[in-house]
Amino acid sequence: MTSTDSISTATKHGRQGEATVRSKGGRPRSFDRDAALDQAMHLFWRHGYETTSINDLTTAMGITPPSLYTAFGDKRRLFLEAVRRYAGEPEAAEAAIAAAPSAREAARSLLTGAVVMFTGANTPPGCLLASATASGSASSRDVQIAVAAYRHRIADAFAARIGQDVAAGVLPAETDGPALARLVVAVIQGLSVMARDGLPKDALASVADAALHAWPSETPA
Amino acid sequence: MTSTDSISTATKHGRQGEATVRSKGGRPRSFDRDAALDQAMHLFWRHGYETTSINDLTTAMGITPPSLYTAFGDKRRLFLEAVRRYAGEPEAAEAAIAAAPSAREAARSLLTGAVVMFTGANTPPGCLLASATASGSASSRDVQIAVAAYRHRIADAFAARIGQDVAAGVLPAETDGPALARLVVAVIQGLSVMARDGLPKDALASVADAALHAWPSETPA
DNA sequence: TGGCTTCCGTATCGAACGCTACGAAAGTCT
DNA sequence: AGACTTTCGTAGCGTTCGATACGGAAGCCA
Repeated sequence: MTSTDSISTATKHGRQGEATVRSKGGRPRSFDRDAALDQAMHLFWRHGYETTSINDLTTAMGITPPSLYTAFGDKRRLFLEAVRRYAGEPEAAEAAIAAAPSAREAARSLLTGAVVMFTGANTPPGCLLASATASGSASSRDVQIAVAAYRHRIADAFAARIGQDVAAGVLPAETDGPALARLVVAVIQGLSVMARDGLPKDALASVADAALHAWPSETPA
Repeated sequence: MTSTDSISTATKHGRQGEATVRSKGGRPRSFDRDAALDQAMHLFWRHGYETTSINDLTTAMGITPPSLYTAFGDKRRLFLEAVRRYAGEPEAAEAAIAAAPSAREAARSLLTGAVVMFTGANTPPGCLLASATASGSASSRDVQIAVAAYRHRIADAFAARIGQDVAAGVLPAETDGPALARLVVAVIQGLSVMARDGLPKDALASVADAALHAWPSETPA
């Protein structure tokens, strides 16, 4: 959501299914777990959760089904791990919003960051969080809820940041913080749809710019 | 998108697969084609295109697979017909936008209409056009494109309506019409996501209201 | 009434789904 | 070196996918 570098590297090799398990010898893994997770993330990003098959995944990851299952558990846990890799720790996003110089600046940063991330040349269009579980069967409701929780945390952190600016007199007292926060999140979802529809980056940027005009005027402290 | 009555009735019985075909006798259909299409629409609306199975459909429609295929062709054509039933003829939506008293009024009407439609008590949450094909495998790209075309027509009609108001001096000359039009469509996509996340109607309404603040001030003619 | 046409219900079709049993291979540890 | 642990590749598990073949049933028209 915020960073563009969440695509490349992360921790580095070694087991880490639930929390870096100690191994007592045995044949070492012959593929790069991080690289494989990267491929899985890209597939879920482009084609969604339920509509990406294990066969699609193993082919792109360059491994066989048993390797996938021993390394990642099952499809659901692989997806949730890909989500974490895509969006980073939710606490980091919350901290970034809280640390922004102003709520409006956080909004601008979030929106322009989304425009860049959704139209990357080497990544699928749109947002994984917005599209991968936008619809699905009843059996994947728990996964849909897990992704929705990510959105909620962003919106809540954002509403809190707006509340700070209202309390500080930077934003008008009558500002509807939750509504403004949800508007930003809503526009981001829309930007994802438009990126998937093939609109170019500058078109998305102009939409993000227009959305910022919904912001009330600030009174610098 | 605009009307809320697109849920109940439509033409009425009789064959209409591609264009009301004449029949030369034979056993008449024993189920209500419109009612069955309604059920299919609701299932696609709630669970999406690829993630709704033929078995789900036949069960909800109260018919057997052969009946479904005889009456609707295949899954793809059934879905496209359900989309038409959901959103109505695109020409009607375009005409409604063109006939609005002002572009801003059209935006207000579109947004409030979306809030109502996405939070109906007897319908699935969110928007079929926004969620049913938000992601999918490569084999359903044509369906995704067909739905995207619907969004494009709305946005284009809207941009044209804004252009009218700019030409008439109702909106400032520097107004970015396409961006403003796309912003409305983007917010609608976001409202759909939020409705699916379970947010209540008043929360969505406040977001729609906040979005309207992005609109430049009018100069009534 | 008889012929024709269409639909309905049963019982699948081959393919793809998520997932795993099993034995050989390749490492670490004593 | 030898026991042990873990991964690897092959092959296939049972289920569900979208879509049909087929024969009997039910209507229209002559």
